[in-house]
Amino acid sequence: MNNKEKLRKAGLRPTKQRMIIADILLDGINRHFTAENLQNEINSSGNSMSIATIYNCLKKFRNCGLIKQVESSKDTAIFDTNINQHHHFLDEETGELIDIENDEVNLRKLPKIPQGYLNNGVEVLIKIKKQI
Amino acid sequence: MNNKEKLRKAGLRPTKQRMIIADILLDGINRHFTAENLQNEINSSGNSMSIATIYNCLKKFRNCGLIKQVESSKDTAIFDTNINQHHHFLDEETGELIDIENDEVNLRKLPKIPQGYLNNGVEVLIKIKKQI
DNA sequence: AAGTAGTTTAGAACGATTTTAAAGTAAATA
DNA sequence: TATTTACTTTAAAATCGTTCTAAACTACTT
Ligand SMILES: [Mn+2]
Ligand SMILES: [Mn+2]
Ligand SMILES: [Zn+2]
Ligand SMILES: [Zn+2]
Repeated sequence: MNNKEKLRKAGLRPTKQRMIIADILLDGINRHFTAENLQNEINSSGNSMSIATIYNCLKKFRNCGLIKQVESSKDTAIFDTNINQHHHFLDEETGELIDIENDEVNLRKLPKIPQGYLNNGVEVLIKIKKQI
Repeated sequence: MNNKEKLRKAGLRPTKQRMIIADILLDGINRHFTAENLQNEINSSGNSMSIATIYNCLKKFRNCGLIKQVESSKDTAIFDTNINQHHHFLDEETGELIDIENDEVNLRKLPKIPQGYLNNGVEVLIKIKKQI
């Protein structure tokens, strides 16, 4: 499926700007990035785009499930092109995130989901620090 | 150990402002809160404090290990008085966090820590959503 | 008591993100 | 195809959480 079809299937009009972003993000390579990182990639590809449009698109893409947003205590939002359920190593010093594929983690015991709620995904974060 | 001793032990001068915050946060009750939540509690207790001081104190308390900061994709920092290693349920709709004690989770399999790094803590996040 | 280093504060500044509102474009309709 | 409609993009302004500044204040040391 090409990017135009992916956007249509997600219910998004394939505008010029969304296609530029899809060409960068939906190339099958997993990456973690900020809005500013993406703007730099857009510029490097010979295009340009308003930062408002970049935020608009990221929100739409995320709400459609084309990308994810990472849980992070940094003050800049971090997005993730790996939309499979997976986990992360986090170097808190640098903010670097490394993917852990889902089958590399196995839970022996999980707590009972609170009354009235459904399990909507488990994420494991392994904080790491550089050896001294 | 009283709060003045706790602050001294953490290497912090027990100022009037830090004691007010310690009296609220270090009462043994686990809670998740924002800087604004804390300011409201300070006001409710008949005191008042500059928001700059609240941020200063939260940063000091966190860096001394008296409180933790939660990994969250919300744009407001969330702090946690539960400083034990533990896990969370997260209702992404509302942002509500519920503690999961460490012994309620058991990992059968963990990935190899990347070369040159040390494991610095494992956090499990279970996203939940209201049943319809 | 005097000196010093650390702390608090109001207000300014900052940086990330969102809003505004006008112009532009994609899709639907005629 | 031409027209209409709803959606999208944009620059600029606004917003919001947080940090910085610099002057006044306070805790601790000598
Ligand atoms: Mn965050
Ligand atoms: Mn912010
Ligand atoms: Zn990832
Ligand atoms: Zn907690």
